[in-house]
Amino acid sequence: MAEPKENVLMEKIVSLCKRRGFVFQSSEIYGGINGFWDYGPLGAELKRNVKELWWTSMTRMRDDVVGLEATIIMAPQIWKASGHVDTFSDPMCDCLYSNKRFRADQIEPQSGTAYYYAGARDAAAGRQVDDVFAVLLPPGKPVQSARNLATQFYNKRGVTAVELLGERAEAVENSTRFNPDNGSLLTEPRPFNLMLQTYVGPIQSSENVAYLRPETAQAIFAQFKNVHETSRQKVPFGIGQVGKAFRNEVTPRNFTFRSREFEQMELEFFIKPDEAVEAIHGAVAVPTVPGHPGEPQPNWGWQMWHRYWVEERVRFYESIGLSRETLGFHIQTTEELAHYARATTDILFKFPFSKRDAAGNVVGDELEGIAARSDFDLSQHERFSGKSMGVFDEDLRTGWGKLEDAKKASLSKRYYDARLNYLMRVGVDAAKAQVDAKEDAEGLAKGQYIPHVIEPSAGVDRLILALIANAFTEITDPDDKGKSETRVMMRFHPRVAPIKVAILPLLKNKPELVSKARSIFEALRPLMNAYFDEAGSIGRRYARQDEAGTPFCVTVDFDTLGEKPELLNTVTLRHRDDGRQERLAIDQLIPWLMERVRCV
RNA sequence: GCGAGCGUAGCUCAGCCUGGUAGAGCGUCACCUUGCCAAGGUGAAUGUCGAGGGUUCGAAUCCCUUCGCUCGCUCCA
Repeated sequence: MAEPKENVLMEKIVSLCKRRGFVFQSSEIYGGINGFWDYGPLGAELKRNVKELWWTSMTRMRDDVVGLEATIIMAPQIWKASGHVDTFSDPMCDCLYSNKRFRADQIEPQSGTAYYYAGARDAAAGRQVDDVFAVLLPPGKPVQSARNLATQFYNKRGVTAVELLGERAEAVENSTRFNPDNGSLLTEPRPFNLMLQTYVGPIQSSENVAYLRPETAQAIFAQFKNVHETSRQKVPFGIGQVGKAFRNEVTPRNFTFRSREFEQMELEFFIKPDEAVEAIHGAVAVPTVPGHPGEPQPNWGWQMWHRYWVEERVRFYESIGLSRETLGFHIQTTEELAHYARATTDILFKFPFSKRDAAGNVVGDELEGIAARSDFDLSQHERFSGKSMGVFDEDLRTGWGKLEDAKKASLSKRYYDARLNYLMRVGVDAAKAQVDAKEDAEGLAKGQYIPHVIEPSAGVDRLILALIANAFTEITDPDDKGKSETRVMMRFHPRVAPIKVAILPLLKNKPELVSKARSIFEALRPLMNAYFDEAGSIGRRYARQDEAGTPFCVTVDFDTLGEKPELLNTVTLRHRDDGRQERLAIDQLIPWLMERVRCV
């Protein structure tokens, strides 16, 4: 049930986004385009900050992650290998009577007698429609109920006094052409392709169809070999990427939350298969207590790595102002998981439009999913490209040599089973699958394996929306005349705030104040996004900055110029959230601010 | 794609039923004023009333089509 109050809040947020220049509708002057959004001046800064923070904390601050920037259009075979060509194009049917939509492959087969109608006529009104309609009746049901449904169908098409035309009965066995709920005929199955398509080269033909990537991850898998060989990284290590992705969503909804063009921040973190970890270390460490498992250890298996990345990502959200209380978690059930995934934990944010569960709690909507994807992706690319995606692991070869024969046999068997399971599921012929799985198991004994992967995949635009919703605060207090006024404050964490500091001369008509403030502004602007404002009363300017979410304001007054000699070259530093003021020397300003706004 | 609601200034909205000069508040800009939390004064700009078509002497208003937004259905690797 949609809470009206929450819709109002969402409307206020959307309105503020436009008014202050966070988010605009794309192509607005031409009436807009569904599912596409632009970032205005403040939004662009906010988004840059978020991506910069992710990149810095995920790649530059880590020894074990490197970056990649791949193209949006890639060889179409990539999307065959990844499964997107198949899974993104389910055929759909609509019920002609109720317009309810079905996935063609999920309709229960029905049997009975189908009554077809060629159309309907209203002789008195001189109207006739020739739309074909049909109703499937289970055995024994009178034909009149089919006629009733057909009459209603033609009523909806503007025929009032319905005279049914061309009734024809036909026995039907196990048909999926009819709505199981009401027997109405369905439309022909129509393919739904959720990938945006284009053509590479000037001639538009089926041979040069290409897709705008529906996720950034596949480029990482496709370039895994190159990165591994050139970066001097050894498994476990990760490859991160930030970039645009595109999906032809059926229904873009909830402001920027589900857009057709969006940006992702994805990490593919490659790890050893558990069999290799066990061969090297004797045993695989698994999570035993809740919470962050600490610094990565060589004996971690996929479960520890998965837990580690979930907790790392939560820490990231906390570091930019999204507390654990504003987040939610969803651990995907076995039914929800893709067949190759071992576990997926979604990190949710409680948006104003988020639904409540049966118990009345706000669940939240997905910001990021952390998936343990086994070795599925690299294996698929190995099969489709014919290029080996395996790595050689010196530690594994050494470790394997020291194992007792029984241990070797049991690890080999487990690895063989896992590989066979994968090969069979993707449809490899049983005999060939057994041969290949045996080869893989022999490879393991020589130190070879295809890395497994943990994938933390976050949506930038969703995170921006979460930060905006989280920051949005209405403050109501009485003005001088006692009339209560409501103003908006955006409580962004200083690290993500679009404007870090505003420099304000106390009065505009005193040139010495203005020029002093201007010189402070010029000193700050190369280091951070600073803003200079001399227009209007000081209170009004503070309020303007509150609405933009600027965490700090610096005011230059007569004491700055030495009216009180002991305060020469000091400024007022005003805090957004509580209005607190403190006096700070100008030469302290840069270190003081940098401490608070720097990335990490 | 279906159903319902909505679309008027940068924002929030009135006007539409009952056709007749396009409005208010807030914000923005300029000038004056200004001594730390949306102060005051004066003045100004801003609209093809979402778009296209129709009815009419005349359409923001009535009718049709279309685009966009919101909600529900559907979809969500």
